[in-house]
Amino acid sequence: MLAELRLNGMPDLATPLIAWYGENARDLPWRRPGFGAWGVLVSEFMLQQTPVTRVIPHLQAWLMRWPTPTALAADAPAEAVRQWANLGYPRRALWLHRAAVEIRDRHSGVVPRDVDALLALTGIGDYTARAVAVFAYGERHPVVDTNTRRVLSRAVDGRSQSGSPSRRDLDAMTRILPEHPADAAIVNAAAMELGAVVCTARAPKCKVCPLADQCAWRAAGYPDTGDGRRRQARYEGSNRQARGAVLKVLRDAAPQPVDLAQVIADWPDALQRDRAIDSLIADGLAEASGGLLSLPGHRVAG
DNA sequence: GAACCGTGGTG
DNA sequence: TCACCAAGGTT
Repeated sequence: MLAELRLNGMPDLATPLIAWYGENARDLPWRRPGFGAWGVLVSEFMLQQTPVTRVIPHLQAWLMRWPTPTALAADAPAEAVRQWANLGYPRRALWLHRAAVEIRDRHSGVVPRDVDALLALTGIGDYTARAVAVFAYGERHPVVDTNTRRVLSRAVDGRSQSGSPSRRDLDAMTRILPEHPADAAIVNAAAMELGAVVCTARAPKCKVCPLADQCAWRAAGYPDTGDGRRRQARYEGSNRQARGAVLKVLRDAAPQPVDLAQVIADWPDALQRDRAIDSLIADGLAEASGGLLSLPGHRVAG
């Protein structure tokens, strides 16, 4: 197989990745044997755009409270949003709750192992579906996150950054996966891990990189292909900030609703405040009734 | 494909 | 200080 890869002009990335991962993999909760598909799924939801160090304590608390999808599905969405606390992007909490309901209703309470079935769940996209299938069930698929895309862009394509996610990324990853599913899973995890701790966006640690010898980007003298991502919108004064402030009030008061007029009443921009509340209601993250605002599914007294 | 969606750590 | 960044997904 190695000869075949070289004939195609592809260096063997799998072998050094597996060796490096064996020595350097972090001991993360969801990598423990027997962590379970539900635990893996919850961890993947939480890890969507939230750093590992912030996720770990929340993950433990979540699984302690809701050890199964059915347990979560039996609770109100409001409780999911409240338990989510300050992890950010609270719609993920809502989506995770919806996914739990779907798992209960469509899959008898068992997290599906089929990628298409996973993709059909709320809040699960290309990355998460494959991550669950591969890391929880040992299926053989390419798992491509932003770390992996950066690693492949550099090592294979010689670019400092990757463009937007595409089918090509999955194909590129497939090309370096070993045949055996267990090995393929390790390569998937190793590529992500390498991107997370060595081949980082800002200051890559090429001195300790197991792929340095074969890295096209390094060989080309680290060109800055900077087809970079769009600048993240300013947070201060943003709608996101306003929404976050509203939701924090609701979380802190829950299960009690809050007088609508008192929700971030001192917000500098009253129009923005109103729009934030309306958009949260539209998103299903809040409910208004009788002049009171609450998290979704917390019945308003009276 | 671009815009949008939270929050906190960091160089 | 502040812009960047973080195991994405949906619209």
